[in-house]
Amino acid sequence: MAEDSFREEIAELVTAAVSGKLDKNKISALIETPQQEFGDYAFPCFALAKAFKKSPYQIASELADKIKPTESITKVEAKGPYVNFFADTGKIAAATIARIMDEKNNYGSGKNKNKKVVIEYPSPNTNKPLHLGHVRNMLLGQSLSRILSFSGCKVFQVNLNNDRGIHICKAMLAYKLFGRNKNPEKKPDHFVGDFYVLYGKKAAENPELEIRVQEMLQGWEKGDKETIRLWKKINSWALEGFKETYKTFGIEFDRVYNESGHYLEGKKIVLEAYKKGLLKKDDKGNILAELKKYGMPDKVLLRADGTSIYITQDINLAKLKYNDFRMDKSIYVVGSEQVLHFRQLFKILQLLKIYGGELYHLAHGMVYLPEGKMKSREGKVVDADNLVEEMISIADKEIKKRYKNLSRAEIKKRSMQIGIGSIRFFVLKYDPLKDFVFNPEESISFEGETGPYVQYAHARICSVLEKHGGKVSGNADFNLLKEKEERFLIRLLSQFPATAEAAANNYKPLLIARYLLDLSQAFNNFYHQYPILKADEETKKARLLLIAAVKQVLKNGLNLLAIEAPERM
RNA sequence: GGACUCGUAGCUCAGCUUGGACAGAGCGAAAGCCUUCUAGCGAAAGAAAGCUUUAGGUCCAGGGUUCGAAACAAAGCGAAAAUCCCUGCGGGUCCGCCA
Repeated sequence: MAEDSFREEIAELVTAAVSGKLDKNKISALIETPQQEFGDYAFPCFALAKAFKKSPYQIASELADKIKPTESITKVEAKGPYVNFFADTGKIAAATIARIMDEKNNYGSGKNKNKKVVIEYPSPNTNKPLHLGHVRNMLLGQSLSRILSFSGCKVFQVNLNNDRGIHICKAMLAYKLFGRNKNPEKKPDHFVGDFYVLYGKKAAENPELEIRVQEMLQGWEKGDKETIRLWKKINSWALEGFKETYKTFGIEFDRVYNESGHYLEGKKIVLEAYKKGLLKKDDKGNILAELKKYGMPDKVLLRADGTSIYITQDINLAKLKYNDFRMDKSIYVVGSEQVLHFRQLFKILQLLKIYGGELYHLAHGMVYLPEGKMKSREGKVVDADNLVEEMISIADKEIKKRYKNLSRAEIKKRSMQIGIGSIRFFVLKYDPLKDFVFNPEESISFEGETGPYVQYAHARICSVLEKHGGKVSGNADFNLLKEKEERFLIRLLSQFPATAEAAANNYKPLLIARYLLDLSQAFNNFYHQYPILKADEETKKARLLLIAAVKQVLKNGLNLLAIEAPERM
């Protein structure tokens, strides 16, 4: 019996009792899990008040009288406007644990069969290293990919390199003037970034540089050989550096697009659409999409002189992606300052019939430093690579404080798991939309609501199971798990599939992070209070199975956040 | 001027989709825990990526809406919102022929 068959059974009981005043699906959706002491399931009677013309309090007590306990539902009682149901402890535990042990890594996965999703992130500019803003973007994109894929979708991760334009030329020019043709003596994207910052400084002193940058851009667009050679060099350095950072985070793309390779194609689409009468020209001759009737400002898509702007290439990219993947859904992970841009883009894609599937902009808030907004032009950033390094070194210190005799390799492995896990969790536990103040000294600790806290719960269980040595038996008397803490754990375990589904439907890794905190906390609480290995033989069997199930679910959840679940730490 | 978004303990945040049973965590503050499977060659001691308790809230402000008790009609009375609606105040973002 699957654990949600309890819900199913209750829905049937209620449906029969209300004699058709409300259909079963609606009833099933209304069933909730109340605070523990009230019962295992609850049905609120507010929705019935109108049909019965009675107060919900009265309806609840009448329903409670009418519904008789069954084999698995042991008690039905009214409390205020709710009907509360108590399930058989042993049965509910057995159902939940059996399912987890049976489905293992798939427990909680969904059946969104064959739905194809393309998710685009982090789409960096190739003139500077990735910073904390990109980290947030990447971790969100990566986690969401895993969550959707777990829910049954076929997910394709793609990246767009914004590898052309004035910002690249700035780094190029500074290198040309001051770089003395050197090769990078550091991580190459950082090397490039230094010149971008240097340009900012020099241009402030010498405005003439701005003109030279413009000339360089024109040279690039005309295909000037020397400029192109320089561009290739700078660009490949940046990309080489990114590659390393992606590797650190375990990010791999199914396809990488380069703006330079396709940005001209967008023009054709726009011109064609104009011919069909889908777009208008303004009095200056710019081609624009009329969006006022959709509550947005109009958007120019092609300048009067025929040159394209940023959104032009976005339109083309949408087409390329569709040709490549034929996806049902297209997700863009981009900062919330571009909300309007994407609302416009999505509407335009619809109007021009370029992409008819579902579109979603996963917008995330800005990242601030305690001193204010990050400014990469001034080099005022928390750099992604340094951040990782710093976190790993903190983890390294913490490990060395606790263990004296670990091999260097083991320390390195653990500090990677813990350091990176801690960044991931820190970023993912907040609502993506909210702005984010990052204080390098204070923001990250290993105590409280953190990745290591969850990892530690997992490692603890592993260690108990290892100490136990033998196999965890497949059978036990689950009626023995009747402590409040045990019942609470089981309830949480049974809620994981619904949580994973909600995370996928609402694009919210946050839900997984909060769930993991709850589960870890519930486990620690239980662990602290009750012996496992020293319990009597039968109880021990049941508890071992319980914690093995907790371990499995912690692992599955961490995996959705792309955080490793260490066996020891 | 317009659009979007946020406002919940000293601080950082969940909860708002689908209103409803005492508004939840973490940090910080105060006090405790030797239960332990973590750690440890062992003892004492200590320690805890751990646990418990306490203090801390007009959920920004104001207004609105909202189940009902004897058939129908009219009138009157009428409890309920962090969550829904409106207004205001405060923060952030956007409104480019930049990306």
